[in-house]
Amino acid sequence: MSPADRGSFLRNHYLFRDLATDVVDKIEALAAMRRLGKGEYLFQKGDPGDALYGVISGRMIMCVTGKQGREIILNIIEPGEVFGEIALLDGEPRTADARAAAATTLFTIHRRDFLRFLESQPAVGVHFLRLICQRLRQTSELVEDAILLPLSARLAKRLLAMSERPDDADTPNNDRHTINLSQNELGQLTGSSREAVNKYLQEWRKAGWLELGRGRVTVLQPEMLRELARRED
Amino acid sequence: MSPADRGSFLRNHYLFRDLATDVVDKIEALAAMRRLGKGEYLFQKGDPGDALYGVISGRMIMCVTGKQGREIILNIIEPGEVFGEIALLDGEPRTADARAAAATTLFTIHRRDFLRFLESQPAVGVHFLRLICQRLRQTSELVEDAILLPLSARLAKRLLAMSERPDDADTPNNDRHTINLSQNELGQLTGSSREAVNKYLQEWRKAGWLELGRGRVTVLQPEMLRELARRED
DNA sequence: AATCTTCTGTGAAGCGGTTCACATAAACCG
DNA sequence: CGGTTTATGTGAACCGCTTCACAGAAGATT
Repeated sequence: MSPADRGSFLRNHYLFRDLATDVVDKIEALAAMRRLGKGEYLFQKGDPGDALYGVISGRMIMCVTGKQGREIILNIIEPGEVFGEIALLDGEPRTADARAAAATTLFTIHRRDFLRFLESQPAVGVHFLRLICQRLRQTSELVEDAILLPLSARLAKRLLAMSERPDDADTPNNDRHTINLSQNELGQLTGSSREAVNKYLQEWRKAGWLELGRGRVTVLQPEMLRELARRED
Repeated sequence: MSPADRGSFLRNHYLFRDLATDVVDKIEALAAMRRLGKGEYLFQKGDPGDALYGVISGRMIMCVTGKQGREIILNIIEPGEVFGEIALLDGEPRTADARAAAATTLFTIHRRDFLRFLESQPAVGVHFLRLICQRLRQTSELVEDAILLPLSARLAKRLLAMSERPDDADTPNNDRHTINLSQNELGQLTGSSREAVNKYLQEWRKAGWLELGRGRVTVLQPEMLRELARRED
């Protein structure tokens, strides 16, 4: 997606698409573009938070790193999604790191600009309130899952969720059920080790529910995974 | 606290105390009182959410129950705190159960009334936005801790946080560092078993950092626990 | 083509925590 | 007051997952 498509990106984004065209144009005027190379950090946990970001192309990883260097992935932000909205609203420090998983293009809206804009457009505030509530529900579910579900269920659930996402614009593979993540990343995403993830992936591959490749998992039988994701132990 | 104190409760609550007196009076007119007996459920996960609650006296437990009946405590709401604010704002189903840990008095504000009120008082909306952001930060930390920290650190952290809370009005014990929870509840609060919790409590008691009683833990040396809470493994 | 790096596959050993089992003590209640 | 319930203390067996170790394969670099 080229920078010229910025306007259409904003218009198609669910946060903005219900708004009048002239309002979107005003937001667009506030938004700046930014490019990141693969592996580049946009911000780190504890940094002062003063902007909202949206992924236009590429992919961002939200993660936290433990003191022994162990990293867990909290969320993967795909094109069309936004992140950094908590700090935008309350101005407190970032709660996680943001790193580009690939070459990524972002749009940026700064806190000061945004808050000023909000005053004149209360309807946008309602959208954001919903966004935050949704995030809170999502994060609460993450807590539950981390404590109640065994690794097999957590992994199955994550694979299902990701296989059902719409494809990236720049992903050549048209198969909607293919997930482009390494087993290491799947481990970080489920709060476990690569080896443990591999064990289940192998098991499920042998059962014919998955297909595996280097940095790639293809879900063949989502129903079987759905069954596993329900199991508590 | 008697129902006659309702007004002063609202005025002293951090959500409302910055507001003009006449605004608080209007909110008070919307609020109804409700009493729950010990163990009584106010709502359960999945129930339609259409009200905000505030604890006036007593204590509420927010929890979720796994399919095998295993229960985890997500949060304990003390007097002066509110809960149910996500459903209030987005109208979606409850994400957790709410149960009275003791005889409890609540104030209730219904969604419809509250939203109508919000339109005339945008300043209150800002307060709520902050509240939600704070909850989101708190929940994100919970995810991190559940995945990165061993039980000893999670337990130490919880004990510290609870020992530093201001006392309930109806708790006779004046010692600010005493926590009135059973070891079973501490297990649910840390996503572990009573036995595992007991193991650490004994260890720390023998070291002189704690004092234990039936349904009670007293923190004697918070600094030592703080040290443990930092450790990742 | 040769080398280097990253990712995958797999087994062995170990550990943190669960589950089960049972003993004891404290609070509760008729 | 005696009997019942509820909370604590503790050990043994077990298990899911981690860590370590190493081998092979697939891309990336030269």
